[in-house]
Amino acid sequence: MGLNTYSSEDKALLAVDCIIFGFDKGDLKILLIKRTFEPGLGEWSLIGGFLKKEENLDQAASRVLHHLTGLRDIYMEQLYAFSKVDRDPAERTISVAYYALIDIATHDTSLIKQNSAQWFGLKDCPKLIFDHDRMVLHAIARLRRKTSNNPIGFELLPEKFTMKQLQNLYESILDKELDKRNFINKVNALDILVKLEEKDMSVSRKGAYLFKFDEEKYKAKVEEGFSFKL
Amino acid sequence: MGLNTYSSEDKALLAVDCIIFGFDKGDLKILLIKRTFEPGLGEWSLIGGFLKKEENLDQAASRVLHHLTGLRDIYMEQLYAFSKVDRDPAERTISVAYYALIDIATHDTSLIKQNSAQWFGLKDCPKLIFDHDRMVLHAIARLRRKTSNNPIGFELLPEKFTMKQLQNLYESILDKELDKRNFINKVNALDILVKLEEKDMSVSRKGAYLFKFDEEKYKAKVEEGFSFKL
DNA sequence: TCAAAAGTGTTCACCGTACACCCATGG
DNA sequence: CCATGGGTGTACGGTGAACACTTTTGA
Repeated sequence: MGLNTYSSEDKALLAVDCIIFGFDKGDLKILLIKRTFEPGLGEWSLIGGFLKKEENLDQAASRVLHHLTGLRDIYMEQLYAFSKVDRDPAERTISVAYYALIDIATHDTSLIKQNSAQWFGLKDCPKLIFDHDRMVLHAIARLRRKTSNNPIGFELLPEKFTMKQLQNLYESILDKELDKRNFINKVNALDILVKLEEKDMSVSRKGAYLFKFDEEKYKAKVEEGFSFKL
Repeated sequence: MGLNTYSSEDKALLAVDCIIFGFDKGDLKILLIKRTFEPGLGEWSLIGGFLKKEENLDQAASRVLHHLTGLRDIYMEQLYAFSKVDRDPAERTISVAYYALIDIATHDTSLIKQNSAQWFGLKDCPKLIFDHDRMVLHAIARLRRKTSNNPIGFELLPEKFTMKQLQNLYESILDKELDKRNFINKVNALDILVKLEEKDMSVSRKGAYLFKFDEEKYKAKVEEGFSFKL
């Protein structure tokens, strides 16, 4: 409205940076880019961008993610605002970190190449610019907590998945091995998956049944006080 | 460094708003001020301020809190960044909300009056300006989660407190009644309180033993894998 | 002696965890 | 027929929840 009520206050640049998680071949990964601009040219960093006048932070994060992966309507959540005065050496910038969960199979590989981006296993990450390493640590901690209490892990899997894949996913998120029988018993007790007729024949001779997450059923159960816990 | 690397990007105002929790006479309360300036003159709001060039967000939040209460070294935690485009009608402002826990007995009452601030029970809060009601809801949810998994509830109590006070605190945070015996058994099992010789004689004829939180013991136990849970 | 709060243990149901064998199939 | 991964059930200990009576003391 241009009232300039706050005209004497300092302004700052606002950025969003995204920790993009994917799950591939039993490993949890994040997507990084090699910067093609200063500051930090040639170094690895999270993908990010600046907040524009006409959008909110969620929209900025979605835009940035869409730009790199071609994906929309992705699970994203705001993590934390990083504001150390000299965190960006070029100019005072506050960055709000977001994390996103994507099914690694569905994203646009060519876009990634174009942006000189690359997937890294959590243990093979290069050092990142600025405070991006801290952001990643925050994101992992949040991911652990969230996937334990909410059925968001499925966002990292294809629509149809085997129990083994689901277990591997949780094992790599939590970074510990789980007992197969206990895991399956727990998942079955939740009663929010649909077992399909179809089998995944790509791994074993016997084949493994595929499952789908039943979102409707989950929502209905939540209404009745159910709470997810894995 | 004035490189102006990002010169074409939009800048915005950055505010911090604080949800200040206190605990008094068995009730969880928050501190609100009646605004003496536009926009929103005469309405109730959280306390807040703008981020300055030379400070980070944590520092800004501490400054704002100190200004209103005279207190320093208070437990504070960043909550969430609120960024709806028109959330402040005067000018584009992104606000990062913080919550703080204070021992209501130790703050400076005169400062509060000077600032036309006032404590409100959670259920007696007036409607707040902008998106401050949402911030409060976020803060309560976070407080519930945090106090259940971390020994931060003690920040809301005097250094010495009775079991009854502690139970009342948790009851008002969680908004549900707890069983006295189970609560005390649980607390004792944690083994992180020191029972003092001293009694609080102000409530009953018999008097109730006072306890202190033993931070050293707690930290030592955490080192050994202990995790707080109430 | 009585009113009012303080203090104290036990039982039971359920959940998390440890643990090992048979099945189905393609080669 | 055999190697490989898929699929299944039970027993035990520990934790969380329900529950009631005695103690202390000042008025």
